[in-house]
Amino acid sequence: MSDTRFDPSTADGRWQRAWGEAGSFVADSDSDKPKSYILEMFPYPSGRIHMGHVRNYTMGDVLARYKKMRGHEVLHPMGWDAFGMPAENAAMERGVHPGEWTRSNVEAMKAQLKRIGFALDWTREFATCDPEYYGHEQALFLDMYEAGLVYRRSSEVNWDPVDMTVLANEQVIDGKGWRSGAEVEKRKLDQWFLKITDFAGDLLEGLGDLEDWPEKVRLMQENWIGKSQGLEFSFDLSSGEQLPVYTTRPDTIFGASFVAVAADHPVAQSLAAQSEDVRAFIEKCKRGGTTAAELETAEKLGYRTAITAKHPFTGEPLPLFIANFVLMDYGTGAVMGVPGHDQRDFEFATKYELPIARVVASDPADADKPFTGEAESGDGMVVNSDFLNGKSVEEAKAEVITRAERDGWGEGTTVWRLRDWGVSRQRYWGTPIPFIHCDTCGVVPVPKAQLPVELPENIDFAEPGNPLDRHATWKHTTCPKCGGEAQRETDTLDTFTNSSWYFLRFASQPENRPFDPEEVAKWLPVEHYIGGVEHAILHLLYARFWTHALARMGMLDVKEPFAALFTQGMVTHETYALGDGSWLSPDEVRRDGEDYVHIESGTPVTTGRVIKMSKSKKNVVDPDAIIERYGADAVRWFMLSDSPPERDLPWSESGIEGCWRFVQRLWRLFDQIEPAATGEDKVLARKAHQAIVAVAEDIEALSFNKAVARIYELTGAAEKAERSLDRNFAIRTIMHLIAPMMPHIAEEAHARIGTGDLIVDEPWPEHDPAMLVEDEVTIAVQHKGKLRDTLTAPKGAAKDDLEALALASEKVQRSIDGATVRKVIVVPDRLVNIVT
RNA sequence: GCGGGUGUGGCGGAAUGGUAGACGCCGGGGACUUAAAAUCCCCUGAUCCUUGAUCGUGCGGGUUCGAGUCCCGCCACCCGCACCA
Repeated sequence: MSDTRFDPSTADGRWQRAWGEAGSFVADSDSDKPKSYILEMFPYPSGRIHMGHVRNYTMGDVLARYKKMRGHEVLHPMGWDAFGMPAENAAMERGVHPGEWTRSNVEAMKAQLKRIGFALDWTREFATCDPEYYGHEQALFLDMYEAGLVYRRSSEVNWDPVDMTVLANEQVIDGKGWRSGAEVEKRKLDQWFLKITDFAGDLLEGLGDLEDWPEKVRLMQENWIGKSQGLEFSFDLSSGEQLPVYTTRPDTIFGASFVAVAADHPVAQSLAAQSEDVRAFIEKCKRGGTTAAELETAEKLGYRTAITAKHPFTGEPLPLFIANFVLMDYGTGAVMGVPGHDQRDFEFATKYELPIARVVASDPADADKPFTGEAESGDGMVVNSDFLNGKSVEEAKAEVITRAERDGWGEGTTVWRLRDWGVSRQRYWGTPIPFIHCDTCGVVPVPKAQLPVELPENIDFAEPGNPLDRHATWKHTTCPKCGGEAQRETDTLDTFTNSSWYFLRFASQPENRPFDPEEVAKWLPVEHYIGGVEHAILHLLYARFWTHALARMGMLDVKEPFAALFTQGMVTHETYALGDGSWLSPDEVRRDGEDYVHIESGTPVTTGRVIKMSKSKKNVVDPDAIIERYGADAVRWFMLSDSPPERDLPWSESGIEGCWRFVQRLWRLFDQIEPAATGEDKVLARKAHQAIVAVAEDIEALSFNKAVARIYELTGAAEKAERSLDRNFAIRTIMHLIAPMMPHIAEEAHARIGTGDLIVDEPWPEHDPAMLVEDEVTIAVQHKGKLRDTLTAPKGAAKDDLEALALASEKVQRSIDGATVRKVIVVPDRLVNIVT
């Protein structure tokens, strides 16, 4: 070949078209080959691909292409998580229809992905806003309703009175709506719920099998599900009522000195009905903030009622409080207060001068030891507790539960932190909930034959509120049961439902139902699922829930959809700011020696921390501009180099230039294949065989940065070597090893120096096991653990020989300096350590 | 507060208990060139009495012939959850 430079501006597109025409990445579910389903979390079509997407999809792409070379039939699909708020915001701000906005973003982003050369099966592409997709979702929702997993109840929500919509907790900032700035109200609305709590145990247990998930994510989900075991029992109140409470520390029951209920507990509410003071107190509780900082410093507040609660063992009357720190939606909304062994109770008791009794001590002799300003929640022996005295905490827990159950006043229970999933959203751009409200028949499901319930196109965002609700005709329909006048449900489903089953639809796309279980079984579970850790709980828990639920409903055989999960780090960049604190983008600054200056004004720029690329900090680099300049392969290589994939990757101009230089280095090397070359180069051949094995291992372990380093090493060695048959082999090997990572230059080289059609259809190179073994090794010689010399010895040399060689070393003798050799440790093929 | 992670040159990072710093970036020197770009070669942890030696993987101990790696105790930073009874 004569070209001295690899030109991605022509080559990239040529090979992308070639793969497209050959259908190289179309997955065949009828193939006999072993199957690999490689999936990256599908993007929200926000408008443009960012570097985070590029990194995410490059990792998946390397795996997909590698698996294909390894003889697997690979499913590597792409689609669009296309419902959501930004589309409605665009509609409100710019008057574009959300659908139109979304679809044009999809087109733009698809073109961008294609320019990066990802090995995607575009024949399976869909967007969740396609009526075909959300229609099937509606069908699944109805199936779940049939199975008793969907219900409706009234629930408190954040209501923005100006925008007339429900806000997510994240959208409430300092008690105000994030868009309108209006004071957010708490409102009770009828909402649809999915019964995820029915699966709390299954979802927790299932985590145990997910060995290839990051420990961190498993723990986050475990904590989120929040299993706790304890005793639920009822106090007899002096008012004649029963008050159920829940405790995880029944062993401390003799230390209880008060009972407290939440402000919105029925007992508190009924007291409020009679007393102005109680009403005022409850109001005060509700005003308390809920941010972390506020909770940290929040004062414990209590209102002492005239009611007392009878202790189940001692019969003593305990005062009943209404307290701000008791939560209505955990346990029973009421607690027994044991100040000695719970920090909150301790603070509360101190403030309201309640007795603080010790009922657990590290030693029985310390039964009367005073507290040192805080509760002791640790383990120990139970004291001052009648029949429990002398028992361990664990024994005492069991004993109290046994007695409560025997005497019928309480029982051991499991309480979960996990709440049912409220899926109602008062929004337009989502999956319409397929139900009809009939005055006569109540809430009636839409018959499946009438699905999809499609969103109306002609909508109006000029006014705040849900456009579906005020649409002139859309919601008016007839009741499927009685045929009378009825109204459609105008709420739509939370967008997280869309991403809870999309991986099933990628695997199987029948027209008449959501998926075909047999087809799904061919591909699932997903072999590698790659995405950001920000989805560790919500998306990943919901997707597991849907899969478990569909399995329990008999619609699927898989329970866990993702066999292995990988959470990749973010792409970060330095930040630049002017003296007045305003941020500058990387292309507004110029390097001036060690420092940076603002190009326009020439004023010095302060460089800030290396943080995630974000528009607000202006430290964003647009992938398109980089690809335009350096080509897809250099960008892909950068995404894989240096940082381990789970850590953050700092973007740098010099880094991408280094990658570009390497692309050109490879190009020159590929040009050095010498058809007439003869002779061998065993050392280089060995390195090539070793690299074949090592790079494969690194890719399989997702240690792309190490694979990259190996390829650099082999490239360096091949460049320096004399022409030989083995050198030709090494060069062709490099071409194959880089194929999953830099597929364009690999194809271009393959067309010239390879055999066969496309390199994407080539197998991973074979290695010769005999060539992995070195015949000479470097032995380190230590004296008292410190390196003194190195020597070369034949592989597998006898221990005695190595010892003799080591002692013969002049440097070693100088270090020993005549001392008596007491011991010699020989590690074959590695080192000799002489101890004096 | 609870849970988890990370800490190695100027920077990103390598290193089955066995030669710490592979590989990349930055920097320095040189070659080629009228010059520049590109490319190639060499150097690049610190210190010193520089043919060599000493120190060096957040800090302090320990185990070991040998510790970045294992154990104990700290520190710092990052992330998640959090008045969860």
